[in-house]
Amino acid sequence: MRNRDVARIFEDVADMLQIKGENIHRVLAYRNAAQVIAELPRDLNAIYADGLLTEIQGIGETLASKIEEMLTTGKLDFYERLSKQVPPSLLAVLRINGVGPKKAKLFWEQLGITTIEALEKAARAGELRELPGMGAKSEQKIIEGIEALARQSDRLPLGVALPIAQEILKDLLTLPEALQGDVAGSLRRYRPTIGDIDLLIMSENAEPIMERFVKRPDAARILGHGPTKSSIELHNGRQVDVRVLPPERYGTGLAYFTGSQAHNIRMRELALGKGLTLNEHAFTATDGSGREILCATEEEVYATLGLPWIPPELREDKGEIEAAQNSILPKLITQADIISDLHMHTTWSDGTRSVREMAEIARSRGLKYIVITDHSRSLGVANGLSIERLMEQQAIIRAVDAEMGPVFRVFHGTEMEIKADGTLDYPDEVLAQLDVVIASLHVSLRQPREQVTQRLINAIANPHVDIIGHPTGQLIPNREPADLDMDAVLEAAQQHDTALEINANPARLDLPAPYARRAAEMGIKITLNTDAHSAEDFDVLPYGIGTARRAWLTADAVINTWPVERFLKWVRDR
DNA sequence: GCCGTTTTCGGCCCGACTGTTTTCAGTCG
Repeated sequence: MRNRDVARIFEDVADMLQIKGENIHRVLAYRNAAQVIAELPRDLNAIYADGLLTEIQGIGETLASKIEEMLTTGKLDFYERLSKQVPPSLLAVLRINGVGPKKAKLFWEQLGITTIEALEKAARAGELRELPGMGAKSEQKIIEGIEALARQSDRLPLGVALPIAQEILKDLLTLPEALQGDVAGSLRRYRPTIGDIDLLIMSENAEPIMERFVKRPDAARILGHGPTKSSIELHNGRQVDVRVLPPERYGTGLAYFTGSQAHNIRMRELALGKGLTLNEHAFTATDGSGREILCATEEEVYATLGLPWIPPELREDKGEIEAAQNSILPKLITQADIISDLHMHTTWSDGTRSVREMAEIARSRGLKYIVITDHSRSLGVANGLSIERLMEQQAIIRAVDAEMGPVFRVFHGTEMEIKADGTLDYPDEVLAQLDVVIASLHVSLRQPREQVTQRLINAIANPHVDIIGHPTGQLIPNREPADLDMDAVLEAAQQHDTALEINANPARLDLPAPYARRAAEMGIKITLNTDAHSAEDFDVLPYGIGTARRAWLTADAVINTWPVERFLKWVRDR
């Protein structure tokens, strides 16, 4: 069993316990454990082998023994027993907007409903409105919720959601009443995928903002329309929430709605320790005096708790509170630190621009050096380069470099296939003539764990390979990462001083942040590249920066911030 | 079920909105 399988079972257990009406804190313990496990940067099997399960935040003796049972037997007796009491198919009903555990239980016990299909049939037949606490409106909402569920896919990729959010925000900020606004929620934290879009507006007069928002032409339906909070659903089934806060309370609001929930809970615990409660409006004294502390900025919120401001990308309760308390928060990398791009394509393979054009675009964007890395010969679909064409291309690149240097440099590299049989696509004597070699997996990503891991390690160990491109091969949101033994991959990269890429394309964001953080802690070098195939593709850099910041990376940990001399020395010395 | 410079027991974050209530429960984030 893999981490995600264990996480899924704990998530289901939490749902089943909640439908049964179990103690909510016991439910939350399972839900929290599921979330923590889903984001672990290590294989549970390895953690278990080291005897460190209870070291995981939120895992005590009971959950550790349940994890052990799953890892060793492949199933969980507790889950099987619960399944006999609460039909597993009922859990899908909880995904309907407006249906929680209480209503699910009601439908099940009163009408024997255990599936979404049965629920829809009952709703359309007008049977739900007869139930206690239900009415015609609730019944209609459930029908709409089921229709919305059918429209939406899973979570929305960051690269799709952020432009939508920015467009809506920009529109609302055209109103004179809107003084300022921010994208909040998981988008502000640059999570690779998001559930819904959260926007925050600073204003003394919320009403016109709420009005304009719910009347947007792309609103498929209005989910809520209150005086300071409204929600709409877009035609793609995606929910957008807008909240309005007055200027003097904007800081607490922005902190609150940026989350994560786990980070917020820690913040409120710290506040309680100081005799204050914290919500989106203010700190309030718990001594009954009703005294409030208002915060117009996030800096004031953190300062009230005795902390420096914590960047949104770190707010996952993954050690950032402790780091802030001890004044050891990292100075995170910013886009301004990036002076190179080591991975891009041209018309020689599947890009849309020439070597010269890519170089000029890169230079105009402020970069100091780039590496041209077209695909290698076996990747026929991408017009991969034969050895002859590779050498022809080298002459062109040398000429462009000579013309544009020495302030701006162009180097010759390749994005070379790691072939299905584990061999590399060019012989060593060819690789030796290139400035930089990226090795990537594009084919046979679904091989068994041992096989696909060994392919990657073979590439890492080759002395000519400098960088592993998009290491896990994941495509967001649809293709799972290859089933890699990441412990072994990271150890190999550390041993051979092979850099790992964070590919900034929002469909990749690969290496994922949790692994990138671990890699950097192990001293493995990280490179942050756009993998550009066109002029516009350079625009994806912020997504890569966000991922690097989520990985706690400083500028120094990322090769692309290094002056060209340091970069060349690294390539030559290793 | 977890967890502890308040605690090994008794806490565990909190408000907006909706629809059904006639004072509040359920859902959501």
